[in-house]
Amino acid sequence: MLKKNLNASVIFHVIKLSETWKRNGDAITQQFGITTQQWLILLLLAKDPNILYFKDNPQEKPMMAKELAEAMNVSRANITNLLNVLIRKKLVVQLEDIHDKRRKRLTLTEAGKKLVDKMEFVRQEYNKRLFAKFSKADKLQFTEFIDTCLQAMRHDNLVK
Amino acid sequence: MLKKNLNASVIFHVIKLSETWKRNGDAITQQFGITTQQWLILLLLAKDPNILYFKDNPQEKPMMAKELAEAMNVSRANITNLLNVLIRKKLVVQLEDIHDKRRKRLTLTEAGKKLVDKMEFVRQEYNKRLFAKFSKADKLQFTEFIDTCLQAMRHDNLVK
DNA sequence: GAAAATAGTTAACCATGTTAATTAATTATG
DNA sequence: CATAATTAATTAACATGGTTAACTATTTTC
Repeated sequence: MLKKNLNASVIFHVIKLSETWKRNGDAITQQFGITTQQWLILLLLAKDPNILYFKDNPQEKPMMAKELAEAMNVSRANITNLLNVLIRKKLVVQLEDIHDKRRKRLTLTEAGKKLVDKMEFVRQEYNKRLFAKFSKADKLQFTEFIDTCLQAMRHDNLVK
Repeated sequence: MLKKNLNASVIFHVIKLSETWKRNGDAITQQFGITTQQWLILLLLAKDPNILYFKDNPQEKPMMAKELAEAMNVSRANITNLLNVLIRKKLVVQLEDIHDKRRKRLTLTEAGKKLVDKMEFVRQEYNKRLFAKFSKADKLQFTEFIDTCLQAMRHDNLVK
């Protein structure tokens, strides 16, 4: 017999919230003919400063597939597949690094940049309504809670 | 050029957190030979009171596949597939409803119940360490933030 | 100059999800 | 009460997103 438990409740809340957002995200991206995963790559290539990866990994040069894989926590093979779609859609171009021919640098095309800008507008309007009821302090406290969790998971090896 | 924005930051935080948890969840469930999705079904059949679905949908009778689909926000066809695996593993049994032969009531087998109990122990130890730094009030505030977001998404149609 | 490391691709695969069509049982209705 | 509509579940065909393992090509290291 399972009992009420605040810790478990916290986790189910986060899962529910991120599922719901994912669904809404899909609804937004579909309008622009891409998937949420593809959007995330575009935002990474546009170096959206709100993405957590950039805190520990500031980027000067155009990103490589390897870095996308790290940022998104998926395999490189998977990134290859996702990128192929974006390249076919002419939203991203891949250029060999001059100093190291193994590397390929990824940048947004003009069309890619334009798409990000268009989607950015929709995203901001959506977020404004979503978070209307919260103060800046509320939101900061919320993200600090998450940062603390993420740190706990980084330091400990919580899964034995 | 994308700028810093607290709303966007909140969303990326939640995405990162739920991804990390999902990965840790997978690591836990793998040890027991099931997937995270299959675990979720077992917890629903065990009526874990921390699952948000039960707040609005208290269940007296054993659940049906249709209800699992609702709770997990996926198609019924998908639930059929997931259940087939659990039934093959003899963790779940399906019995025709006496009053309505269309319906099939799902219950955990003894093995299913035992598995849930074993996993519950691991889950609780994991959570205890994960949330060590937070007070009850911290956690309540956090879940209230999420409840407010979920409500905002339910009422408005945020995606135009 | 050979061995090791790095970046990327390809191929084969699995889990999870979808929609559309079908079967069977129950409920509503004219 | 017979027929139509609804409900629950399944099946089949398919898309997507993810994996690992094997491979190629290029740099780095020793």
